[in-house]
Amino acid sequence: MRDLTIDYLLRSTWMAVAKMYNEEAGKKGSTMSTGFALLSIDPENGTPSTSLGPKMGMEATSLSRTLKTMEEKGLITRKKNPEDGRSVLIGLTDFGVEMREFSKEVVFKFDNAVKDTIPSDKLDTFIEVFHAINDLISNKKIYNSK
Amino acid sequence: MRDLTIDYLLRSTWMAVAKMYNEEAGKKGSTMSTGFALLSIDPENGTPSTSLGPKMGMEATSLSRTLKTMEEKGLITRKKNPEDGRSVLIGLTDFGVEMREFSKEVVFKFDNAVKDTIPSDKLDTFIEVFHAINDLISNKKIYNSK
DNA sequence: AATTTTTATTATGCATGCATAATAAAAATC
DNA sequence: GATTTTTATTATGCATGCATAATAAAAATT
Repeated sequence: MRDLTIDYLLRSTWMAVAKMYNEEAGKKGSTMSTGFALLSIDPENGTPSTSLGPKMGMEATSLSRTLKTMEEKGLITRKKNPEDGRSVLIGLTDFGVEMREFSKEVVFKFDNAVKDTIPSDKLDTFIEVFHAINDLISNKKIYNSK
Repeated sequence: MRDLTIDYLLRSTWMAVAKMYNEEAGKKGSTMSTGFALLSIDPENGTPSTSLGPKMGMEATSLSRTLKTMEEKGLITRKKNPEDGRSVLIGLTDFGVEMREFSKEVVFKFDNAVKDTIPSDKLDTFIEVFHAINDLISNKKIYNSK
């Protein structure tokens, strides 16, 4: 049956988490993706634009629209690197730092709830299997190459 | 660190699977979401429109646009229930049945790859933890209710 | 029977991930 | 030094999940 496959578990569970996170973020006029981006920006030294996507486990280009919105909302600043006119350093504003703290709370409340509920040996296995699945995908042996 | 949280594992892994699935579906001019919808439609008797979303672990209304596209592409038919003018039965066309088989292959190739790679006791734990996390989310004790 | 409520469904605006294309600047090559 | 290639980034079209609103038909209530 459909609901006994691994992809179904991954997808439906992730969507449930995403919905919950978006509800929480919405209480402060934000979104889950914005919160995740905030968490990936170094509050001290900033973070190069291009490294944000990969840090979040996604494509490098996928954030451009979100970053634009975040700048308009006053969460981040963009500074050109004077030594390399191509690269842009994303930094947090004070408001960005504040919202980052909120995102951290949302994430850690969920994370702690999980870690308080699941025995640590099971959690270790859970994490281990995730890594094995990611390896499987990276190795690309699942489908015909063409 | 960000990449040590459960949400990060869920999200990044799911996104990697989704990307892979979309690449596969793209080879036949389809998409992952269309494939998932096809898999949730009973090829014999059809499936009521509203039960599709929940079957896929998502909101009931979230599929309307995808179903419209699927009808335009000749994958599905929509029949009004003569006994209840509100409900619509989604059925598969021959082309829909054919594409459903393809989706099944894509899903099972991944599923089998995972199940061939991970020892079954670990996989059992993996699945068990997923269910525990879903319960946690359903019980809504993680965030303040307001 | 007329009105209200509920249920099933579709429509639409927003956010966002990806693919691809467009820019622009640095690096490499000629 | 001029040209080509590579690298960093932004822009844009498509697909899609959600929230909300709009329809429409059945069921419940008056």
